[in-house]
Amino acid sequence: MSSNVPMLDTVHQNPPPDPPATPIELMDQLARVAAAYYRHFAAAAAGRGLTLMQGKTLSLLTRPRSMRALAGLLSCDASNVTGIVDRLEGRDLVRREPDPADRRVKNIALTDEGERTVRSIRADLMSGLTALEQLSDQDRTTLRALLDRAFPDTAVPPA
Amino acid sequence: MSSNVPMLDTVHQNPPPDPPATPIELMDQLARVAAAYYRHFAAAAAGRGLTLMQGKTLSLLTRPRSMRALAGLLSCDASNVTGIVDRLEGRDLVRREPDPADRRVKNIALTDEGERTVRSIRADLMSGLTALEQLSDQDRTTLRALLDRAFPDTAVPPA
DNA sequence: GCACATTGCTTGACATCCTCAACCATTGAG
DNA sequence: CTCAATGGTTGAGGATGTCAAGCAATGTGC
Repeated sequence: MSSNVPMLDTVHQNPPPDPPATPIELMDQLARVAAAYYRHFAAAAAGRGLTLMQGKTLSLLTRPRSMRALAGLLSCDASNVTGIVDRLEGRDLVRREPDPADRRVKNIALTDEGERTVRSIRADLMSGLTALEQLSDQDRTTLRALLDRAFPDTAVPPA
Repeated sequence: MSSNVPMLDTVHQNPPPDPPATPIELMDQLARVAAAYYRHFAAAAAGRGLTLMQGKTLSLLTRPRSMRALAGLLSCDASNVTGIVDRLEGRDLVRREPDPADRRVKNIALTDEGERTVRSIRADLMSGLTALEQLSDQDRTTLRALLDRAFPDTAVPPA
């Protein structure tokens, strides 16, 4: 993969100037990037016998979350989350816990097995995105800042 | 949406320097960006009574493509594309055409209505991604270059 | 030119995902 | 205390997704 093209220190020092990128071009490029990202993610999840959606759901459980919160993060109907969590619970990757403060609420938490699975998916995902490691610190920092500005509502992740 | 926060000319003039971004942070940010992008796309497609997958499929038909090519671009089984194309054909958004050179092959092309629908989805999508328009030409060009390097296989789209 | 392998697409079976409506238990508002 | 709203689930129905199998067509090798 790694050619002998010299690593750029900063992109603004790139010699032959590219024609300026239009919003439409970036929109289309982001479509391809999103597709490529999910392809890698789906492959990592499939490696553990999980679907893309199951992998996504597990990855969102950085801390216990309610069914409603998961539905919001997954942008789907709450009833859909019931089924997804059923299947993950059946695999002993998550568990439903009652909320002490509100008996309507169920909180979903990873099991130990679920945590191991998430770590494993992330490791596979990272090894499939080697080009991110090949960027310089400067470039990654610039990329993060630009993506933050292009997608302001994704800038601060819920812990 | 548009606050009175002054627009930065270039990110490298950003005063307080950010801590460097790690590959893992970028990986996670790309997950959020991909999710946000698809959320916008799904909303644009739903505005025309289409699912995300139907919208994606139509968007890939910048020129007629075989069922096999679509399956590859959508990263799914060929039999799944049969069903997706059935539903789009039923809406008169695409048509199946035999390939003159190989009678096994069916080429899928947009109808006039399909082309109008794609233009409409793209316009909605663009208007949902206003932050891309608010970046300077310099920033968009930098972002494109960095995404090209982060995802080398998405750099040159099939026409 | 023929036999066999491979390919492209479809069908069928089955699982997962997704929305919508309706329901019940629970909490919030007035 | 009554009514509204919320959280989660169930059920119905449609879309997506994989896998195996089948058929028509093309490719390969002799």
